[in-house]
Amino acid sequence: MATSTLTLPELDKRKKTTTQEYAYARLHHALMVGSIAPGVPVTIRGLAEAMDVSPTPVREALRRLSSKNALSVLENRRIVVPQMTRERFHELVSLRTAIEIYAAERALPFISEAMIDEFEKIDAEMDIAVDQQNREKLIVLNQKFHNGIYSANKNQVSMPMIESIWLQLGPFMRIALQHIGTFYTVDRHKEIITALHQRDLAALKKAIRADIHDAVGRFDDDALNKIIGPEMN
Amino acid sequence: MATSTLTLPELDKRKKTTTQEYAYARLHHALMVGSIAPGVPVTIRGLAEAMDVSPTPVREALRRLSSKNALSVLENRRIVVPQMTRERFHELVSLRTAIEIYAAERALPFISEAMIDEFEKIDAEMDIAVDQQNREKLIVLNQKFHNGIYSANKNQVSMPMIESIWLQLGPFMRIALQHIGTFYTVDRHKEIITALHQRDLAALKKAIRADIHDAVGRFDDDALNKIIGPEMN
DNA sequence: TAAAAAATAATGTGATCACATTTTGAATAA
DNA sequence: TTATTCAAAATGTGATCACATTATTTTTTA
Repeated sequence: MATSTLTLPELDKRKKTTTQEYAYARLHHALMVGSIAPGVPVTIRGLAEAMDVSPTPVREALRRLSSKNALSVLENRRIVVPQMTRERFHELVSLRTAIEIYAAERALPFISEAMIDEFEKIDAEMDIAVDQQNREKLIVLNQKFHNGIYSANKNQVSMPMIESIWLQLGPFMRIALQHIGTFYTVDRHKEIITALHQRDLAALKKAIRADIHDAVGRFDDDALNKIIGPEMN
Repeated sequence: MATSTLTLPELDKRKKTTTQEYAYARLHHALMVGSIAPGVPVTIRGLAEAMDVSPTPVREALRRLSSKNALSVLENRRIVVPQMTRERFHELVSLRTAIEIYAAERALPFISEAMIDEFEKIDAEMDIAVDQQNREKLIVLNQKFHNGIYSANKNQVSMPMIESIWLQLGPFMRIALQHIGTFYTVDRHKEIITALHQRDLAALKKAIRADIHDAVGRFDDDALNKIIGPEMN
C-alpha cells in the first residue's frame, strides 16, 4: 500500500472520454461531496494506484483542480486539500452569496417555464434524497439545481467561478455536517421556484441568499470553533 | 517548423521553479498581454518546441490555463484561444465590474497608507508606460495595481476569479486596441487612490466602475462589430 | 477541372523510466 | 527516554516512446 487509501466514490464506468478526464471527474466528485477531508495529502502515485491508471493523467487532473483552487500545491510541491480557516470560510460564503445572486439576476430573463419544471423535478428528487438521508445525492442535486438556474444564460461566464467556490466549500461541508445534524432546508428551493415563476427578482435574490445561508452561512463562531478548532489560523 | 510559430514574450530567465511553472508563466503572460489572438490553435508540441522543453510540462500548463477558462479544449481535443463573441464580451465586462467592486469593498478595511503609497508608485510607472506607448508594460502594471488593492484582504478568495476574467479578456484586448486608438485613461486610478485615502467606499466603487468602463466597457455594438464581425455568434 | 480516395504528417494521450528531492523510519548517541 | 544521524522508501518532475486519432497533402478517378 503506497500511501493514503482514499475511498473514492465509484463513478460511472469510464466511457469514451480520456483517462485524464476520468481521473478529474472522480476527484472532482470526491471533493464536491466531501469525501476527502481538508488537510489530507494527495499523492499522484497514490491516486493513480487507487484508480488503476498511470500517474500522468492523474497529474493533469490535479493541476486542473489546483487551478480551480480545489487543491493547493505546497512549497514542497506536495498537493493537499486546503485547510479551512474561519476567515477563509467567511470569505467563501460571502463571495458565494454575491456571485450567485449576481448570476441569478443575469439568468432570470432567460428562464422559461419549461426550465422551471425541470428545477421542480430536481427539487422533488432532493426531497427524496433528504428522506433517504443520502447526503451525497443531495449535494449533487443541489449543485444541479443551482447550476441549472444560472446556466439559463448561455453566455454565462460566472459558472466556473461558482463551481470553484463549491469545490472549496465541499471538503469542509463533510466535517461541518458531522457536527451539525441538519442539512439544507430545501424549503428555500420552493421559494426560489416561486420567485422564478413570478419573475420576481427581489424575491429571487432573497431566496437565494436565504438558501445559501441555510446551507453554509449560518455557522457562527462557536460552531466553527468546534469544527476548525479555536486556535487554527 | 512544426506548427504555429508563436512569438512568445521573453520572460525572466528560468529560476528555480519547475519547467511546468515556467511554461505556465510564459503562456499566462502571453495571453494576458494579448500576444495570442483569439481562435489561434495552440499545440503542445509547437509550444514545447518554441520554449525548448518537453511536451509534458507544456501539457500541464495548458490544463491549468484551460481550467481558468483562458484556453478552451475543443471536442477534437485540440486547444485554442477562445473566440470572443459580443454576448460573452458583455458578460465578461459585467462580471468583472461586479466582482471587482465587491473585492474592493471587501479589501478597503485592510488597506493601509503604506499600501496606498505603493499603488501610487505603480500608477506613476503606468504614466511612464503610457508615454512610452508600452502597451504590454501598461497591462502588467494595471493588473498589479488592481491586484494590489484586492489582495489587501489576505483571506481574499476572489482574486483567482478576477484573474480568470482578465485572462479571458486579454486576447481580445489586443485586437480591440488595434482598432481603438486610445488606451486606459489612467486618471481613474487617481480617483481610486483618492477614494482609498478618504476611505470613501462609494467613491471607490464609482471609480473602479469607471476604470473598467474606460478600459474595456465602452465598446458599443458598432465598435464590437468591427472587431468581432457582425455575423459572429 | 473537380471530387474522391489514399497516403503522409501532425497531434493528443498515456505509460514508463530515470533523476533529484523530500519524507519516513530505523539505528545510534546523549 | 530523547535527540541525532543515517539509510531506505516515497514522491514530484520531466523526458521519451508507442499508439490511435485527426488533419493535411498528394494521388487517383470521374
